[in-house]
Amino acid sequence: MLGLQTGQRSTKPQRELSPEEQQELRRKINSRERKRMQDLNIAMDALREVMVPYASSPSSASSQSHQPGAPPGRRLSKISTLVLARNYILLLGSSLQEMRRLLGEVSVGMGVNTGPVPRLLLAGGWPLISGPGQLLLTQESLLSSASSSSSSSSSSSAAAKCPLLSPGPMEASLAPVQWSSAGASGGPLCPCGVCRLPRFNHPAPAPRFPK
DNA sequence: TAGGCCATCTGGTCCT
DNA sequence: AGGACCAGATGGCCTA
Repeated sequence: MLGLQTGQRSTKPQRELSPEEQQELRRKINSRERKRMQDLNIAMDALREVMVPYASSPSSASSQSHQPGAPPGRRLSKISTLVLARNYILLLGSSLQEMRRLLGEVSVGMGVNTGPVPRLLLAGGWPLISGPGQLLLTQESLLSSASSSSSSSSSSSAAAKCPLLSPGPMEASLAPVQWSSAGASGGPLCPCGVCRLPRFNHPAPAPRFPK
């Protein structure tokens, strides 16, 4: 496995441990980390279950692609699950905004004071949802609808096709990642392989661990 | 066989 | 001090 990398050394003064103690400690730490990752995977599976069309199929299909438009039959990868979930959240946000807007129009048209959003909006009847946890969305429709909902007034740039691109005002505030079409036209695709868009730039994270 | 995805190990840092 | 969190490295499995 990995030893200490060159130039690295523990900053903690270590109490002398016998090899057995070190081994036991290492086992303990590894076990905790395994458990942590397993919990993370459980949460990821719960998220996958929401993406019904892709969550339950075995990996037996032979010609499945990892791309968003690929037919179902394969478990969503982690990155795909996260991107889809994000898009779905954005879509719900847009739907909510649109419904509020329509409600406002109806209220004005009827000369009724506009009150809080009716419970109707929260009690079901949501578009795209047929029951608890049951989405009627396909991965492709999610991606495309999120894109269209967020870019109804955007340009026809290639970026507009990306679910993570051209976010509207609301979505922009939710978009931690930024994309660029840097490079030649039809340049490098996003390395995530999910959105099929030009390269995206991870915002430089604040150096949490100055080294 | 190359590439994608994943689990696991490991060391460092932060938090309680 | 111990646990949680994070990121890098590694190796296995699977698919195109």
